[in-house]
Amino acid sequence: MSRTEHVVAAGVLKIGEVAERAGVSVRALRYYEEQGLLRTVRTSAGHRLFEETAVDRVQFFQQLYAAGLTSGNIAQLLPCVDSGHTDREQRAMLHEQRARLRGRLDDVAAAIARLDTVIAATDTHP
Amino acid sequence: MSRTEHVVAAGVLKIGEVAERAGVSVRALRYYEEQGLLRTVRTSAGHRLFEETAVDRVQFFQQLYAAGLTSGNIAQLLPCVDSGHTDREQRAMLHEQRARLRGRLDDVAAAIARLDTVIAATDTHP
DNA sequence: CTTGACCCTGACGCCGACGTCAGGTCCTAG
DNA sequence: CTAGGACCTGACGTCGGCGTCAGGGTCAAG
Repeated sequence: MSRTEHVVAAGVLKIGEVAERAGVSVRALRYYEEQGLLRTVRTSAGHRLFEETAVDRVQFFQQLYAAGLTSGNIAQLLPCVDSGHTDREQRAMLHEQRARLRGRLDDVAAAIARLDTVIAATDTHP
Repeated sequence: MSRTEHVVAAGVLKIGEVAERAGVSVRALRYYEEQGLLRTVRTSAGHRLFEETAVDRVQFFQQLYAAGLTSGNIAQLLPCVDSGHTDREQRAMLHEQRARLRGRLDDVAAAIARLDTVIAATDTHP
């Protein structure tokens, strides 16, 4: 049994596998751990082991990074996501982050509008 | 006459005035010039003189920066904005930039949606 | 036993948009 | 004449999210 390449244990992944499945670099994963975004367990040899859920988690990070959040921001959000419950301070923070994202959304929309006027003006004057 | 603090000439501004009106730092303006985003004329003493239109231009830059464009991107856009006409290559570039911004818009919207689910889940479980 | 694929820990490099400090010039007011 | 404010040119510092290199373990296959 255990024919799937070097299975350490069920539902447990080595860093290279997580990287491949999540589509990020090994370096990035080490960085995320360093920033407190991913927890790992170590083998006796010091190799990191991740839970399978890490893959989805990492893709979640990618979305937030792409939206302009920092590791620090994400680190603040995670306890809320994980525990499913929040204190007053955390809720305030969540709403603040949301507001910041709304601001970014408006910025991007405004920029698109500006671009569109340029495009419209120039497309008609070849 | 000429009671308005040190007027050099009509429609011409010194760097500090542009900074104040546009709400950016003097350093930022020098940087924009360095990147080819702003043209200036020099007094005999080497001081920069800007046209009044620089103020609006700088605020335009701020919008684009806020939307995630780089100085290089803006430098590419400017000739189109200024001349009001474009060649095929420039038009392709404009459409590409627009597509990139659309991507960002979607990213931010997705992130907001994720946040909202977290907020919804946690607001109901105090 | 050796090879090769992975894994590890530092630690330095990079890019972009400025901040900041040093050292000097210019100009106007008192 | 002097003081102060605004301007100038380098040039180095910063922060974030990794890339990348150096030097070295681990481990299953041949």
